[in-house]
Amino acid sequence: MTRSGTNLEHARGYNRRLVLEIVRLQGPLGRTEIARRTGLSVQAIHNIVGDLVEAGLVRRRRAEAGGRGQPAAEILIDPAGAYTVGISFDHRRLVTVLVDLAGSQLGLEEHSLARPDPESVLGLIGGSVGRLVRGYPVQRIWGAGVVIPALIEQARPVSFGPSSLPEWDGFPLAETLGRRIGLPVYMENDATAAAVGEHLHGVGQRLRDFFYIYIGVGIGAGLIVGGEPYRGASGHAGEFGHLPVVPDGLPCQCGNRGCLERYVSLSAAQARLTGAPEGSEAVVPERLAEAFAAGDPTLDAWISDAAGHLRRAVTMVENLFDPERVVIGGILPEPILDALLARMRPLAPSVRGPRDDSAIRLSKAEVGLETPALGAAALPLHDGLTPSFRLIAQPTPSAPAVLRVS
Amino acid sequence: MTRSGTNLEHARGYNRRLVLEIVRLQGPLGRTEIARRTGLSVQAIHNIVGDLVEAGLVRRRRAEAGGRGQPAAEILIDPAGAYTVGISFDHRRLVTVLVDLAGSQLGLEEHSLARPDPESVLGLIGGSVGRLVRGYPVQRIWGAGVVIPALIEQARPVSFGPSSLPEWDGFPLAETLGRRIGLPVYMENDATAAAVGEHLHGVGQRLRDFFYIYIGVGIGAGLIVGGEPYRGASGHAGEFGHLPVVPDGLPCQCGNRGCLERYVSLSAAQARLTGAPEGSEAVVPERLAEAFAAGDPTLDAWISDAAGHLRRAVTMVENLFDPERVVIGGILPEPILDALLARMRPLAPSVRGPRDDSAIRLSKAEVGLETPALGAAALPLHDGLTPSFRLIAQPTPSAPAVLRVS
DNA sequence: TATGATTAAATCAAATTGATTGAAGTATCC
DNA sequence: GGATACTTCAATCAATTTGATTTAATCATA
Repeated sequence: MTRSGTNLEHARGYNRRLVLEIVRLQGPLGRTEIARRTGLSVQAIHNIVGDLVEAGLVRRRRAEAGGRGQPAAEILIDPAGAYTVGISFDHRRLVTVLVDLAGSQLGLEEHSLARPDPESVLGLIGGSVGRLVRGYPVQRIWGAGVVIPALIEQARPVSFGPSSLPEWDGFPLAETLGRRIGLPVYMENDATAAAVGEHLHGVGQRLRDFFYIYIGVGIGAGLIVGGEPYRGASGHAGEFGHLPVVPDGLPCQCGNRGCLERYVSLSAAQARLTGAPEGSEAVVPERLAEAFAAGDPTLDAWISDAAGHLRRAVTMVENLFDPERVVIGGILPEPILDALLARMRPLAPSVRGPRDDSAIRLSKAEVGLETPALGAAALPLHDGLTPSFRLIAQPTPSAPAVLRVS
Repeated sequence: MTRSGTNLEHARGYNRRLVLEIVRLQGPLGRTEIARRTGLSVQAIHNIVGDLVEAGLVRRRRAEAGGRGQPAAEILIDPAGAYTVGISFDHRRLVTVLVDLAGSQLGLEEHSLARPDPESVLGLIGGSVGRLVRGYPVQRIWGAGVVIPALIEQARPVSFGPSSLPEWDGFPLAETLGRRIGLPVYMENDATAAAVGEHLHGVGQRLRDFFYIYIGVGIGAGLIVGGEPYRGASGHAGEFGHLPVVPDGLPCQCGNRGCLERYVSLSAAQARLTGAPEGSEAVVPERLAEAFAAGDPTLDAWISDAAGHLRRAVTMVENLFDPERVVIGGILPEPILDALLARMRPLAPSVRGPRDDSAIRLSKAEVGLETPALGAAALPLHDGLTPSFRLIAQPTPSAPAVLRVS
């Protein structure tokens, strides 16, 4: 397939999103200031802001007088301009959240699962979504994101975590759920979704290129390149778990040996702690948290080993990508993550050389059991907000909400 | 800095480049067909092609009748529409080439160097460029690319190969040379330039995301992401040579141990062959070629070792990036590269899984001692040809030639 | 082998649209 | 009141789209 040409209409959509992004990230701004920052004329900004106000995405606030001249009316995001739903589930838990345009969590529902089959999970999701969005204007709900700890191909899971659930393999989850709840559904793996979430609302907000390491049941990575998630040629970029870190190390079901995931993941930590083989029992983060609180020496040794492997992995990432920063998050209990980060330091000498060694190279992301669901909720927001150059090209993809500004 | 808005003028430039790219890559095409492939209207294409013809970048050729209806006038690239100069040098050799819009090499000059200092090299380059471009219309020469085996920061070299040449460190090469030859000068490291060259004219022509491994005196990588070279947050992406591949391996001047470059590079091969420490003598590719032809067992062992390290490095790259393909080239004598590639196979199981194992994962690039110079010549061409989304954003950067279409 | 119908490409002319340019209005500080 | 700076109105501009027409080939039929 070839790239497409552009025209005025595409430019319009792009500019509207651009203004929205600048207002969102750079806080209340006057129109003249927006014009300066975008390079567009004041009149163009005037029209664009008018459209965005009409669409309910931004508000105008009476200016406070201060300097010389007429004070600028401040333009700011209206959190009630849009809502999205985030859904995440794995073998044990289903979490559903509702967030607004500012990324604030407005509601959360949680269910325990046991050997979840598609039909029952879809039923639970349908109920949760219905209860959460009740009372919010339907036309402002941009969509729902679904996150599962699995590889996704064409909006279908193709393998579901270390202990695979065959019922889900190839199940057309996005399509089925979309019909059920009547919303556009975005599907993504946990790592990429968490990276998108961090990019919209977290430490990644000011970063255009970063590498997000997601420590979950397994371990994965989400790449943000130029402000957009990068999925690779076949959608498998960020298969961080199968990075070979130990020559002739532990065997992995992928066929290689010494994969990172066998050393750094909740699954690996729990296996080390209990002595049971990986995948033989479901991962319980709380158990790890308790062991850490009790000062368990086996877990402590695991943390040290894991920190060593991760340190080398970060060096590889920096050498290949040179991201602005590496961000680590996931569902690892926060005290354990803190210990892990502490033992990863000092990092190996940077590719940037001694010249530029002042920049922060490693950051902790927001972590918690709702992280994947919040990442899921970020997917439709990202699609509706980002002034992606993709949108400039011809066939308007999936007509995102902002472009529907009449 | 924030991103910029767009307007009609940017759209114009983008569309013209897009059409030019499609004609260049997808061969002679009728205007209606171009319209179909870009999604633009036939009339828009009519105007755009008119501009490109007027600018001398494409030609119209009388159609051969064939099917029904009026035969389409074929639009095709005019190789004489633009010329660029490519310059590469290292400790031993200076190569200068002239290429046309189609990437054909129209001329080449070569000089031997010995401890090259800036003043004498600039003099040699100036002379070569003058002789090569004589007789070609000045206004059609888009610029010159310079490639050196070094890190580049702000168009200046910051370290020059394993055995550094302190005279060049920080020398404002692009600026000085630009003044001297009166052309825009683009500067890049050898790996990225070779990747751009491969993307414009070689196996990378149809690939939008690929990873180019350049085996030179050291080893480096050039990343093409979405058809554009990706340089990372601080311009150090593709520091492939310092990928840690051997835990606690050979020490490297970068401060780490076990860097890939200590095992796979002309420098490493020669050190292994001669027993002399790396960097103590200049690398001579011909000596390696002779040893290989003579069946030297030390070199043979080196090839096997290098293949093993590269195989693991490719696995890392595939896991992190998922490129469409990994391409290997450089200035390693071709028979040695062939042996190396043969011994790298079979690769480790792909991240794409068994489903998609048919795709070619590894390719050989054009290789030869003029590769870096041809890559250098590709830099101004790339800048003038590519319909990069960058160009859509506000401040028209460096007003490339195509946009000068009056 | 004329002849007209059909198909497809190229061209001409007018309309559209979002941004720019230019000018006037408004609010605050000094 | 003058200076400064944000806001708004009106006209212009430029590249694309829409719609209608022209040109040139093949095909079908008498």
